[in-house]
Parts: sequence; C-alpha cells; structure tokens
Amino acid sequence: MNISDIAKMAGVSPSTVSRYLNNGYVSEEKKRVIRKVIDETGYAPLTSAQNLRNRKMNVIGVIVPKISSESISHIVDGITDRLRDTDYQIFLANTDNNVKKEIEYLELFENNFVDGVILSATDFTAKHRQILKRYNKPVVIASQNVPGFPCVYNDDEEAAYNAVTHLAQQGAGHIAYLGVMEEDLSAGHGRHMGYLRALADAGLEADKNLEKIVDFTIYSGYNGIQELIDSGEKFDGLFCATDNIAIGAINCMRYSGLKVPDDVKTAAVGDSVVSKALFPSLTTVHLYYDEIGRESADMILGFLDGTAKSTRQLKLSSELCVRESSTFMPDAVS
Amino acid sequence: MNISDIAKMAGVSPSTVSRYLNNGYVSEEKKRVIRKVIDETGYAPLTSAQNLRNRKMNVIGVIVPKISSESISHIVDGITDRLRDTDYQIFLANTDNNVKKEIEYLELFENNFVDGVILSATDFTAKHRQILKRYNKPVVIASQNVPGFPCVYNDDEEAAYNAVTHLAQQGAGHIAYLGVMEEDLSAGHGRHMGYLRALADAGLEADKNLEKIVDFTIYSGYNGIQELIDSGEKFDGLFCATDNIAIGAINCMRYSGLKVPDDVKTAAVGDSVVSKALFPSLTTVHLYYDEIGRESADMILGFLDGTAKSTRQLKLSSELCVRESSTFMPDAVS
DNA sequence: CTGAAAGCGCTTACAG
DNA sequence: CTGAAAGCGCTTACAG
Repeated sequence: MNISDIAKMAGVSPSTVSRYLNNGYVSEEKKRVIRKVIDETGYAPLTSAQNLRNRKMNVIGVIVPKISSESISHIVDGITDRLRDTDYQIFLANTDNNVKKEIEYLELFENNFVDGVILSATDFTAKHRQILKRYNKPVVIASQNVPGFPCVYNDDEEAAYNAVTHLAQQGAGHIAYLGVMEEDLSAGHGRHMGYLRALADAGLEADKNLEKIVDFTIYSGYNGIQELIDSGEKFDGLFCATDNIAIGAINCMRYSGLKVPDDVKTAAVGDSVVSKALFPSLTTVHLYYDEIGRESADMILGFLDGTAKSTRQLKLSSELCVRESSTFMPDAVS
Repeated sequence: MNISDIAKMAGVSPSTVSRYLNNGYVSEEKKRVIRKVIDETGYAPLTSAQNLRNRKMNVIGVIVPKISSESISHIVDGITDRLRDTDYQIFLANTDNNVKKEIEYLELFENNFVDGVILSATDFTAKHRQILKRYNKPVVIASQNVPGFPCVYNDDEEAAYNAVTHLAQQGAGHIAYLGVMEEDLSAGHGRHMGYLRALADAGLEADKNLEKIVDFTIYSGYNGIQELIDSGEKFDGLFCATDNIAIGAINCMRYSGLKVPDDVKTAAVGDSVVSKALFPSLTTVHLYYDEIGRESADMILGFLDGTAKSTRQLKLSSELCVRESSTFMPDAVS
C-alpha cells in the first residue's frame, strides 16, 4: 500500500496525493476523494522514503548516561513535554555511564536517525570537544556548562552556596563535605566551589580533613561519613553533593548515634522524590531538571528551524527547600 | 558523500562498495582500497536509504508510561542491555500515563521507525487488544500478563502473597492493605489477590474496612493510612502495593505516634533503591524489572529473526527482602 | 490546479 | 569476482 496505490484508487496522480499530504495545493473535489481513500485504507506514508527524499528525520537524539536516575528521567520528561506538540520524536540512547558509548552514539547520530542531538554527559572530554567542533547537526548539552557550546545547565555553585550558607545560619560551625569527583563539572566541581565560597562568606574555615570524595550511591554516602566518623574529626554540619549521598550518610550517622539535625545539621542538592519522605526529611536544593529538558529541546528546535543562529548558554536557578534535617526533629519521635 | 563518491574514489562500482559493506563478495585487493577510502572519508551509508531499500529499521520501539519511574527505567536498562551487542537501537516513546498517547504511538510505530515494539502499558484496554490483534509487527508486552499476547511479567500475586505471609508469621493478625486500582492488572489486581490468598492461608479474616485504594505516590500513601487511622480501625500489620505508598504510610504513622514495626509490621513490593536506606528500612519484595526488560528484548529479537514462531508468556519470580519495618527497630534509635 | 519525470542513496538479482 | 540496471516510496520543480 503506497502512494501510487492510493493515487490509482482516488483516480489522481501520485503527485496530487503527495500534495494533499503536504502543501495541499489540491482542488476541494479531489481532496474529498483522496481523504476518503486514505480513511478507508488507513494509508500512511513510509517515513523512510520521506526521510530519504527530504533529508529530514523529525527525530531528536537524546544521549543520557543512565536512564534509571531521577534527574535524568526528569530531563527526558521535560524534553518529551516540549516536543509533544511538534512533529519530533525522541530517539533515546542510554550510555550506562560509558564514555566510549557516548562517543559512539555521537558519531552514529551524525549520519543517522536524527536531525539534532541533546547530550547529557557526565564528563565532557577533549574527544567530545573535537567531535562537536565539526559536527554536522545541532547539538545541545543538557545539564552541564560547556563554554563555547550550546548548553542548558543548573547553577550548581549557587545551589551549593545556598545550602551551605543555610547550614551556617543554623549554627553549624564545622561543616563537612561529601562530594563527587571534580571531573564532573556540575555535581563535582560546581557544588564544591559553592561549598567553599559559602564557608568563606560565613567566616568559617575550610578544612580538607572534613572533605571526602565519594560516588553517586547511597552506599557510598554511608561509607564516606563512616570514614569521617572513624577518623575522629568533629563536625556539626554536613553538606552532600547529592540527596543519595545524604541518605546514606544520615543512615550511617543514625546507627553511629549521631543525631540529625541535633548533632549534625545536614543538607544536600537534588530534591529527589523521597527527600521529603525521609525521616528526618531532607533539607535540599531543588534543581529544575524538567526545565533543563524543556529548554534544551526548545534550544535545539530553534537551531533546527533556523530561529537560533548563534551559540548560547542558558543557566537556570534553583530553590532551597528547608526541611527537618537542618532545623528540628518533630516531637512524635523523641 | 555517498556510495557513488566512494566508488569513484576507489575506482570501483557502487555495487562493489555496497557488497564490501554487506555480504563482502569482493577481492582482497579491492577490499583494501575501499577500506582505505572509507577510512579516509569517514563515510557511513545513509540509514534512511538503507531502510527504504531493505524495509528494515534496526530499531525497537519502546513505549512506556513514565520514564521517571524506578521500575520503568530498570526495564529500559534491561532492554538496552540485551540490545547492546545487536544492531538494534531503542526508540523510546514516553506516554506520561496517557492511554490516548499510548494508542497513538502504537499506531505510529505500525508504519514507522521501528521493526518491533515493546509495550509497557499500565492499563490494557479493549482498544489495545483490537490494535494488537492485527498488528503488522511483533509486539511484546512488558510487565503485564495479557493472555493471548506475547508478554513478560512479574508474578505479582506471589510477591504479595510472600510479603503478607511474612507479616502474618511476624505475628500480625490484622493486616491492612494499601493498594492501587484493580484495573492495573499487575500492581492492582495481582497484588490484591496475593494479599487475600495469604490472609486466607494464614487463617486471618479479610476485612474490607482495612483496605484502601490509593495511587502510586508517596503522598497518596500518607493520606491513605491517615484515613485508616482516623476511621478508628485497628491494625497491627500493613501491606502496601508499592514502596512509595509504604514510604508515605510509614511517615504518616510516625507522626501519628504509631511505631513501625512495633505497633504495625509493614511490608511492600518493589525494593526501590531507597527502601534499604529508609528508617526503619523497608521489608519489600524485589521484582526483577531489569530481567523483564532483558527478556522482553530477547523475545522480540526472537520474533524478528524468525526463531520464535508462536506466541508465548514468560512469568518471572520475585524475592522477599526482610528488613526492619517488619521485624525490629535498631537500638540506636530508642 | 494537475501529472510526468527525475532523483534522493542504497542494494540485489542478473549477466558476464 | 564485478558492473549496469532497476527499483524501494516519496516529493518537488517543471510544464501545461
């Protein structure tokens, strides 16, 4: 069932059917009969033929490090949302935190499947830069600030700054830091910088012995704070680069007899769904990941339709959510 | 840069280049020179032309209700994993729990983009059935048992049965139920049935007043148990259809002065990442969603390569994870 | 307003 | 082992 069949059944030429389907320079009479035939047959043009002919896929490639991550899935939700009323579909590529896979997809997408790419990388390497320098399709980097390339990202520095400043205001004088590797420009470097700047502005001394680099898991947070406790260092505040790290850390502190927030005021960044439902509920910073997705999609759409000509960077703000872990413990418990 | 350009540069015909790229019935000498040209130019065949010619997309469509859900993302992880070493890519369609969108994608995929579909629906309607009855591509239903159609699913009934039986063994005599709507065959109907069967087998009486239908959110769990408490009904056990419901419920009980597990032994289904890190940690049933993804992908691959000819249903087992919420409260707390 | 023709880039019988 | 030819289904100048 192709366009010629439809044309025959409708008693017109394939050109006319095509015109009906596209621009629509067709007489009302023929429109009627073509519509009828299409309705009856359920005909739909074959996209691969259209793609070949039009050099257009109507698909956006979305490369993400891990789909089973709350932040990533919200980015994807945001993209989906923005693309909803367009003709574009999403082609999702999951790299499983594997930089090699990421590069492969970038190269695959350059000649295939998609009209543009939204890339959420954890680590933007020289190789990334080299490929994107001469990429033949528009690319938007979601959730990371990469100067010189189109990107949409959170102000991680501000997020951390606000959380740590809040801890200081709550009376914490020795605020420990549980973060992730600096190579991660957003969650790693950015939040660490915010932590340091907040300490400085609050007149507190930075202490390398109170800082630990862990990874993104709950367990890693648990172990990280355990080491700190075992080392004998004293702290009355704790800032964690992510909610998951904080969840693990709080759990460990509880089993170690340290009370949150009484002994250790704690805050993190992420505002994951559970952060509100934890006990104590977690003071954390809400990052608008869905906005990142929406704005990234919007930006790529701009490049695709020619509206946006020059490169651009969009930085989004965040919102501190003060909860029990830095303030007070509800009565019911004691 | 197309196959003819490459052919000219290599001094051969396009047919030979094509053969080099595919079957490979080419002399060693020409292979060498073609390889050289391709390496230098970075040429890659245009997929849309191949798609048109071969009537093959090398893409699996994956329709999911919500990507920002832990179980769904694990299904997607599993699919990605199984497809890793094949030529297939994933085309992800996010329906946002909108049945209409689900139908639209199903229809879209019938003539476009993909060779086969993995569908994770919450609600399998008559419309679904009607479309899939005469679908022209293989479809596998992930995470739901739909007799007559290929599917891979959890034994939800068994999962609930084991959890509730465990609560009874821990001494709970009045086990409340916080579940989701029966239309959801898996999380709703299946787990409810398991709950009822477990009560019966434990010699406990089912009590409609101890059952509440809520939705999938933490808040809904909170409110559900609040209503139950307000109604004055007494219960010393609680089974929740999902972890999130349990998280909300436990939180509510805490604020209401009910101790978990001392006053109310609690269990759920899901084994989400946080369930281990909650306080008390949550007794729950681990469902192998990644396995569902892997097996669904495997099944569709079987249909696509012709290995699998007849329809089939695959039911996966689960694993009860006993934790604090049904057993004991660690010392550190009291 | 409409149709015949050409062509997008690829692959695969077919003939040699 | 290799190349010329035909064709996948569509769209868009072009001529009328």
